[in-house]
Amino acid sequence: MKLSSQAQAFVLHFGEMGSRWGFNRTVGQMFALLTINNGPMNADQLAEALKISRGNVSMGLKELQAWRLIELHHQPGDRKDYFTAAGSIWDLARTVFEERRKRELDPTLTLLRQLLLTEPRDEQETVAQKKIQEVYSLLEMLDQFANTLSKLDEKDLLKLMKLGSGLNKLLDLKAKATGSVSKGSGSKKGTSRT
Amino acid sequence: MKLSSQAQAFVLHFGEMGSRWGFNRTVGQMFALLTINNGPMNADQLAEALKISRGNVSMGLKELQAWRLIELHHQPGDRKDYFTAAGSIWDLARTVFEERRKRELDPTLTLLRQLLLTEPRDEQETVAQKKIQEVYSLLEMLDQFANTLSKLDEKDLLKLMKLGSGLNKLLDLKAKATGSVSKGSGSKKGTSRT
DNA sequence: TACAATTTTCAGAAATTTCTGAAAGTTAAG
DNA sequence: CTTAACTTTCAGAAATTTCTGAAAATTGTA
Repeated sequence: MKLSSQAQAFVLHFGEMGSRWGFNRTVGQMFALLTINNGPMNADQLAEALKISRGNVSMGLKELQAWRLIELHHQPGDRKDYFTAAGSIWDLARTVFEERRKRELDPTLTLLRQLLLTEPRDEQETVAQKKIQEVYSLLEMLDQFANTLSKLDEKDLLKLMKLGSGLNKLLDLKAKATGSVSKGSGSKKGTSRT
Repeated sequence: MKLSSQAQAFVLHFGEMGSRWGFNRTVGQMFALLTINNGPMNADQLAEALKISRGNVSMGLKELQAWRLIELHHQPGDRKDYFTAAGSIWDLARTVFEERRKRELDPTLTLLRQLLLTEPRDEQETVAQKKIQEVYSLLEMLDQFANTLSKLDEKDLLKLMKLGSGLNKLLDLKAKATGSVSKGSGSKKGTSRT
C-alpha cells in the first residue's frame, strides 16, 4: 500500500510526537496510519506501508492493544487479523489521557505518599518533606481533576473547553451560587516567589 | 553533599518520570534535587550529589534554563553560579505545562493546518482529510483550553480542580445562565463504541 | 594585560532503546 | 493428526540518546 504524501506527513509527524505520548516512533506511526486509513489493516499491510519488519509490527500492535487504542477485526474467509483505531477521535484522546494518568501520575502519588510517612530527622529533611507535601497536594489535585474530566461526556467536554475566558466568570458565578471557597483578600498576585 | 534516603528516592523517581515530561533522566534528577533542596546549589554540588560529570551538569542546567525552570543566583564573594527551582510548585507546574504546549501541541497544529490546505485527490484522501480535520479540531480546542488554564491564577485553578463532580452541574448552570451552546438532542451517550 | 576561577563545548565512549528476521508457537481446516 | 497460514518471540544488530572529561572559552580581579 502506497501512502499519499499527505498521509505520509501525518504518519511521520505522529511518529515523532508519539514518543512524547508514551510510545516509540513506530508505534506512533502505526497508530496514526490506522487512524487515517479508510478501513482495517493487517500486520503485513502495516509492515509494507511503514517499511518496518513484521516482528516490529507484531510488537507494536501488542502495545497498542495494551493501551486499548486499537481493535481487532476479522474478515470472512481471511485468517489474518485486521485492526482499526478504536472509536472516535474523542474516544482515542480520552483513552490516551486516561492511560497516561494511570501510568505516570498514579505511581508518583504512591511514592510520594510513602515518602510522607517517614519522620524527618533534621532541618534539611523537614524542608524536603514540606516540598514533597506541596508536590503531592498539587499532583493529587491534578489527578482528581483529570479523573473528573475523563468522566465527562463529549458534549460537556466541548462545552468546558469552549468556555475560554468565560471560565473566569464561571468560577465567580459558582462561588456566588454556593457561597463556597474563601472570599479571598482581593488580588494576591505577586505572592508566589521562592 | 549526601542525600537522605528520602531525597534519594524522590530524585530518582523524578529522574525516571522526567523523560515523560520532556527531559532526560539526569535533567529530571537535577530539577528534583533543586526543588527539594533547602537553598541554592552550584554545579559542583549537583555533580557530586548525583554522581554525574561536570559537563553533564552544565548541559542539564542549560536545558533547565531554556525551560525557565531554574534561576541563577550569586553568593557574595563566590564566583560560582548557584541555582534554585524557579518559583513555587504551582509556578513550576504551570511552566512545564506551558512549555510542553508550545513544544508539542503547536507544531502539530501547524502541520495539520498545512495538510488541510491541499485538496484530496481521491476517496482515500478524502477520508484521511476528514480524519485530519477531526484531529485538528480536537487539538485546537485542547490548545485553547490549555491556554485558558495557564492564564488562571492559583486561586482559580484551585477552585476549578476542586470542583470535582460539581463540574457537571456547573456546566448545566452556565448553559442555563447564558442560553449558549447547542441545545443538543438529549442523551446521545451510546454513540462512541470502544 | 595576565591569570586563576569557572563554565561551556564537543568528540568519542557508554548506555539504552528500537528493530530485524529466523525460529518457535498457535490455530483453523481438512 | 497434519498441514499450511498466520502470529509471536527474542537474541543479537543497528540506531539513538546520554554521558564523560579534557580542551577551549569566558569572566572577574588585580
